[in-house]
Amino acid sequence: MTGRTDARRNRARLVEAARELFAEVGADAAAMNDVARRAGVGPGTLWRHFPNKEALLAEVVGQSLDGLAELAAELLRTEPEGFLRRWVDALVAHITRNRGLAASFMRAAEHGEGPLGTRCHAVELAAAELLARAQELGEARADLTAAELIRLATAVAWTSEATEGDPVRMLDVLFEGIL
Amino acid sequence: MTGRTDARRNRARLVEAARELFAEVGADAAAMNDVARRAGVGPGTLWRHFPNKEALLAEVVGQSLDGLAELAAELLRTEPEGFLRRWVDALVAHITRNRGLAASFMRAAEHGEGPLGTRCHAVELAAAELLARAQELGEARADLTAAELIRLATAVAWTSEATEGDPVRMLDVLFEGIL
DNA sequence: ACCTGAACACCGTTCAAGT
DNA sequence: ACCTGAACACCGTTCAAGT
Repeated sequence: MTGRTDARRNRARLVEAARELFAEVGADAAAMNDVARRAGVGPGTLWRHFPNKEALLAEVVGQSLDGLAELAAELLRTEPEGFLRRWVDALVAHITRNRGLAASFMRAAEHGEGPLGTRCHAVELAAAELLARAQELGEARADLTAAELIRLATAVAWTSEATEGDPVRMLDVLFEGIL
Repeated sequence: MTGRTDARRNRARLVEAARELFAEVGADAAAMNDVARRAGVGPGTLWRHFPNKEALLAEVVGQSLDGLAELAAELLRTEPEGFLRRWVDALVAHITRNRGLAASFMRAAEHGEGPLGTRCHAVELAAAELLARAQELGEARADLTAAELIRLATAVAWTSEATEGDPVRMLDVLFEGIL
């Protein structure tokens, strides 16, 4: 948090450039050097700020990923039923928004490592709370795990990367099994 | 089918080398040049025989993919119930066997193009037959499509690429919804 | 006809040189 | 401290030269 203005400005520029490029061509297809060029810095600067692509991705999707945890708390308060489906819809929508995120998210959620890993952990905790409540109400099968729920939701999100179709139908089928 | 011995031998060597390398490091991580080197030929020879990686992949997984169609017919004859789940298990097992196949399979099954595409079409026809019979028996929800079934099965198979866990639980949850 | 392998373009990643 | 950008390794892909 030292090196004043230019470092901070470069970092912000990099995240912004990454967000744009990821949105345009997908997180997997985006070249790191292109991110740097778009941000107007050298490749070295990019690597200094973010040691790998996942770190950059984590920064780009970070806030909205945190938003999922907040959404869970809110749904528990306001939505007496159907909150689990609502939340999974939101999760899938979020993953789908960044093409190429599904694979990284799955890896991070599974191993829990890396900068995305810690964010995923928060998401999983939120899922666990929702799931527990849903199971109390009989709205979800009792043997389902939060990790499994996220795995399945991520898989469905991945589906629509190749499919171009909306994942609603997939989720319908999935939830008939979950409840 | 002209150019005699060496061409045929090279082709066979390439497929064999690809099968080995795909099994070792995954179809996505395997470098085309490495396949050529392992086969003892130049890169150009590889590209002459297979215009892209998908063509090579199609050749490697071809027979077992065709085997799925045969299995469907056999299950319809011998297995009075539970044949749909049996077949989907086999499909998932097959995709899981080659790490990196899931993504290619999904693309091919969706768009129907390329050398994998035609194989996938045969698989989908087999799935449609099984599904129709299962729906008659009330073992599958009536609004489910063969394409959707394959999409879901492929998604589950993809799950276990990152997870290292077996996909049985995922399929259990899925089928509770399907039936 | 078919094969070879050098060559090009591209991308991830590093690092010596600058300020 | 931080940035720059040349440089290296690697991989997909092509193609002129060979047989």
